[in-house]
Amino acid sequence: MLDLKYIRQNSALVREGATKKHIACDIDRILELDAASREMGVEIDQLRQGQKQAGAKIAQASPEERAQLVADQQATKTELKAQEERQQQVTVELQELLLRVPMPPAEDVPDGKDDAQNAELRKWGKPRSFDFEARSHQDLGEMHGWIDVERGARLAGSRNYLLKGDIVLLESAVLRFALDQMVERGFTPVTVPTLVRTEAMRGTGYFPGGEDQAYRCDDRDDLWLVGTAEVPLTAMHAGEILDVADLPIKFVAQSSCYRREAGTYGKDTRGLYRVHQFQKVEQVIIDVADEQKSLEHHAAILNNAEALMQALDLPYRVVNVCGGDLGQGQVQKFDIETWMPSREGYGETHSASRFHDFQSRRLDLRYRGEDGKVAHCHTLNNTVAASTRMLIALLENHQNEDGSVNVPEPLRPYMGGRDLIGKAGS
RNA sequence: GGAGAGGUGGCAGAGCGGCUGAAUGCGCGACAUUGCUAAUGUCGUGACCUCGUAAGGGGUCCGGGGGUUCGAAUCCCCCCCUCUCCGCCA
Repeated sequence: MLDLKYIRQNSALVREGATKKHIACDIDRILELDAASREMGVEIDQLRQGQKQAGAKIAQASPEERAQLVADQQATKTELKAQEERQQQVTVELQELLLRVPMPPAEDVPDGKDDAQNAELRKWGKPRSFDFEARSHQDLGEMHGWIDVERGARLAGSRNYLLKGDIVLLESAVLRFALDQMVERGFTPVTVPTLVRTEAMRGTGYFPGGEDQAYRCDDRDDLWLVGTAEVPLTAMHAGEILDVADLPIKFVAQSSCYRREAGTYGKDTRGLYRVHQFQKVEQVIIDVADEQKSLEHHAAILNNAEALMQALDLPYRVVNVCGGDLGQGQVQKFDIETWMPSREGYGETHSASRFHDFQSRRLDLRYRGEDGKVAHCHTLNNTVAASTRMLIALLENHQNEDGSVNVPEPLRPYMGGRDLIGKAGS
């Protein structure tokens, strides 16, 4: 959510930002409603002032005077009520529109409509050229009985799966390695609820708009399954005024993630690339509202993920996501795309975003600065490791001709020292 | 799920229709005093909206939302949360 004052003073900029993001929003209507609401506010304040003063008089009046004074107040009461109702209507519409105004993107966000226009920033590692027929992760999975999509679907419908055997240990190893790496880098590990209130979804910017992509409990509870631990991590301090001495807050959490993937029928149907449930280690930073610090954190959380990929010897590239591919609240986003031989291309594995105060305004997440002033925080987040896509990359990039898979060195301590899985007869 | 108690400022905790944005204590800040620290004293110490160039003015907020009333932190209703007991349960 943007500050109404900011929109008032920078309407052109906000309009341009929306255009660059290819998101429609009615700034004119917002300004119109804002002006109307403030005008009514002044009148209402005056009415209330009168009412309060009259009230004080009534309290001290003699019984005979009192009846007359009370009668006089009836008119004020009625008028006030009518005015408040009118303002209420305006406010409701205004809030609804405000929730949909996008955060203007950073200047160096490339123009573009969709991910085809994302700009590659750099590449790391070389896609391996196989001197044998490389297998896809689903073929490897089937070969070793590691991935069971059929029974996954039987249990829970399409895009569900079971993992079985050594791949489970590999999954667990990569997640734990990711978590340990982040703790080493100063992040506090957190276990979070994966069912959250609508408020948390709205506060982090997923709603309104993303309802179709989230699983909802039935109407006995106002709860949604999160698509990422970003939601509980970012929202956990909602409504608080943090002490600047406690900032920056750096959290890392491993959680299950749930995505409905509505509207993706026929897309990435094979294998583990697009599934309804996976495990993810996620990093979140909450800090003061300072552009420079935000930029530094953004670089840092991106680096955290790159370091992990390098340690696992997985070739990747980093892209600067274009305006049309940015979410409503993101100022800027860098994706890491990892080489996946079966796709003969790079597939998204990480997404590092910074939001300025977009989320913190919705969440009412603030801090008291050195000067005693209260301001909304800046928030950022990035993937560290998403289980299924990491497994795709690990299996496909590190496979051998016989279908066995090399375990990258950093994961071996988490796998009882094993350096290979899927060796025939082992 | 059933029964009861309760949610007030950074924290603790009064208030239970008008004099209360809120006593008191702690914490925090400034100043004073004592050689430093400690201690003591005095003053100050919430957020938000709005009008105003400013000084300053007005308004809102006592878990959230409705209602009663000339007037609500205080009375009524709904929801959320916490605690105690019972039930169920990994």
